[in-house]
Amino acid sequence: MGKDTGEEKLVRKTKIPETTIARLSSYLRVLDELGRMGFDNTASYQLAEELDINDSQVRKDLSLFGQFGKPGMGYETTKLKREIQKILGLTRKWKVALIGVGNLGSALLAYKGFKRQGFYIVAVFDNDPKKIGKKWAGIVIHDITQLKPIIRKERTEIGIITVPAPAAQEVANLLTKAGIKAILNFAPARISVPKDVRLSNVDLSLKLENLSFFLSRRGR
Amino acid sequence: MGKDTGEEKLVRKTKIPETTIARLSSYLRVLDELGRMGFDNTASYQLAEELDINDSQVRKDLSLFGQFGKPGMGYETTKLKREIQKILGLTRKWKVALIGVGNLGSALLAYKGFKRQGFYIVAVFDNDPKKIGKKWAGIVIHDITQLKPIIRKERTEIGIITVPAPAAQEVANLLTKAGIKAILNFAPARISVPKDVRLSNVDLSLKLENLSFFLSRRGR
DNA sequence: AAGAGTTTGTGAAATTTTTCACAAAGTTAG
DNA sequence: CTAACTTTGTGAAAAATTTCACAAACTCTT
Repeated sequence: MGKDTGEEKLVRKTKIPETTIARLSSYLRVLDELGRMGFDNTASYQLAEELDINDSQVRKDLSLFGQFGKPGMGYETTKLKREIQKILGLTRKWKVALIGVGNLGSALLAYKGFKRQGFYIVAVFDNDPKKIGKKWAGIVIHDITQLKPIIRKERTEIGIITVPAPAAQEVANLLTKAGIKAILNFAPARISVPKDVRLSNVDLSLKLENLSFFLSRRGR
Repeated sequence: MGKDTGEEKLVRKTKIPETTIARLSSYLRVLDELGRMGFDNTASYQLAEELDINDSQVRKDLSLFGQFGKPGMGYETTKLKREIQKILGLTRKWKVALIGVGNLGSALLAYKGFKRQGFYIVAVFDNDPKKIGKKWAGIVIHDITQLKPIIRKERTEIGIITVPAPAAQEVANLLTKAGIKAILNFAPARISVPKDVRLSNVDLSLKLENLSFFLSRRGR
């Protein structure tokens, strides 16, 4: 298959494109669906068709991590799903802290999808005395001043910021001081973190603006 | 400046990369901030630094749409902001419908950021009799069966789907039948739409999975 | 008004990402 | 077992995107 250069395949040696990581998540969604539909096997062209991409893109993405298919047969859905989960680090539980129990924070707390992928919100914080001590989705809302000790004790690894924009940087500082190494920021504010901390921003308006761009140039 | 080939510059002729569109939104955020901080002028290197990208990337992005700067001076923040808004189609109001007033739907209804960018949620729908007729964030929740007439009457152009996954495709069908040309889907389900309808998916878990990927291979 | 100093806009080069195309490896039918 | 199919995995080609590098254009100082 292909050319055998006689060299040892060095998995994980090459740099992985960000786009590949995003697509791996998408493959997972499709595999889930195919699994539910009773497919035991699938093929690159099937995954590709579902996601409206090229089938060799699928194979190339996977080839960056190993060989998971059988020529002539394709992939076992269950096995491939498991392999992708391994790649993405989803075979373990991740403990997540959420800061800011406003509308969006509450919605994310109630969101089932996180737990399904192994992300458990184990600590919740706010600075509003009216909220502190209350329970939401089964979790007590703690005082933001207790962030560091609680996060340390719970060994929380990921922080989700859902506070108003002006408070976002301050919360990010608290999180990094508490030893958090990955932050997902929903606040419409750009924040900076030490370079050993991975920051990911979710800008809810961004996709709407993208739609706006395409709507306003339709038929041009 | 550069070479003058004597040819007419054909703005909007070339294909615009998706990544450029996303960055334009980011430039807007930075310009907002710089404006608030009292900067009347800025330069490509300043915008680039804020976003951790290359400064020629900024200039190249903008050059796809025209010439907005002055050599030696940079860009007027207000003017550039306005130009980018024009490019993205944000100088007008967009009427938006939201379907599904659950946790996430409610959060998005209350989210201020949309209105700030010109996206007005003018129609809200649900299928729960307990919710229909109630008001949320000042807007009456309509019966989903009334979607088409109301959307037609209000001349709504964008639809936001925040219903549970199993209902997403059905809602998308209703929207397209009502003439909607752009859909933002928050439901964790892949849906299909006619090709003249622009579909954008927001997968809330996706970014967490990306963080997971990087966390689990730290120091590898 | 001339010279020093900036910063744009943009071809061209470099890099990255996607797609092509096909040998190898497997399956299935007879 | 063999022949006809199918699909993987992957070099190589193609395409897309980013970065470089610099002439041109503008400002500011003296």
